[in-house]
Amino acid sequence: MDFAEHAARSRGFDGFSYGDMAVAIGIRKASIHHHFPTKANLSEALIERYQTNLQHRLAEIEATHATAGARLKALIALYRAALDDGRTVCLCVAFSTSRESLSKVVIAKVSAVRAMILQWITATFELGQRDGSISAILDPAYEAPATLAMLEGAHLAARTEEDLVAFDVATRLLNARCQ
Amino acid sequence: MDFAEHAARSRGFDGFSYGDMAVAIGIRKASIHHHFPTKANLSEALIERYQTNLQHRLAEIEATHATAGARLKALIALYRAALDDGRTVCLCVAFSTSRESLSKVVIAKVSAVRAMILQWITATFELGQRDGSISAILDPAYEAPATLAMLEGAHLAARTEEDLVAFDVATRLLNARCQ
DNA sequence: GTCTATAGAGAGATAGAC
DNA sequence: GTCTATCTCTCTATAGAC
Repeated sequence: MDFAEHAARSRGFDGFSYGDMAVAIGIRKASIHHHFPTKANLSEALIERYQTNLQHRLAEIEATHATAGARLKALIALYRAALDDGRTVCLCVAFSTSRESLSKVVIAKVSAVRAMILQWITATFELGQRDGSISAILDPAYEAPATLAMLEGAHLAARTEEDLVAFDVATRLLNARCQ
Repeated sequence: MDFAEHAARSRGFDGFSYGDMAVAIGIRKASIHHHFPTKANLSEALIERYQTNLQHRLAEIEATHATAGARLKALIALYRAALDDGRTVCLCVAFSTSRESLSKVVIAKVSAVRAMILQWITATFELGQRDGSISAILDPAYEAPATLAMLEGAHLAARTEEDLVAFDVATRLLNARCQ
């Protein structure tokens, strides 16, 4: 699953095959089909594991950072780290483009993951209004989707240029708003 | 090429085949190979046409809108219209995810298109500083990559949810900054 | 759980007739 | 420019032995 996730995030869900996985892991294609009978099964397992991981990461940020500004900075760092030097984007972005070859269940899961992140960012901006650690907050309900869009767009920019600098310049102003 | 562009933007460059094109157009695969011998040729033709079109669109916006705020609003509308009700993203985004199956020439072209847009947005923010039609401008050099990231991220959001509303909420604050 | 072997579909691409 | 026909390759998936 580690390889599958990395491959999906690097080349899209259609961009890797059971054959690629078999070579990478060192077993045969048929053996992988034993664990994930169809690629649809694999896609479900991937997005579910991704959601669980992300939940833990977000909770971890809340536990280790008290102010909204510090939390938002940590979220930006989380997305930056997910880039793997510009070789991968986040699974939501990868699955968005592979939309046509994914089941409705998986599409709904991607949507749910997005909603979870949006809720977390919204709550962070609401906290920022109270603790004053994020500057120039207008409406948290609109700051959140704008922020997520910017993070995912910055991912794409870094992927296109295969350079983390593209991510950094795109998120610079957002970062500067956080104390 | 119209079909190929739409398909690439909807399903990724690997998400459609010469067979799909043949069915859509009503001729045979071999006939398409006559015009575009390899899929690499097709990808180059697509990105080149895209760049030319975009150049004209941006020039058109400049010609019909005097203030920076009006121009930025028009750019947001341009990206919104490119969504086709959430079924397609822009070609740069689509090609970013299909990165591994594209030639270096095409990757460089995508990069060039991005640079062109970035320059245009930067110039627009610089004008905004002078004419005061965009509020809360910090550094135009960083506003531009942040804006492009937000627009492309908003595209992804709308594509994921297959709903234009996702684009609208993500770009709402940016829109509100334009007079 | 892993293997060999293979089915069946579809991909990109080419040769050569018209 | 378009066609039929075909090549070669890779894909997902399955059957059945070990």
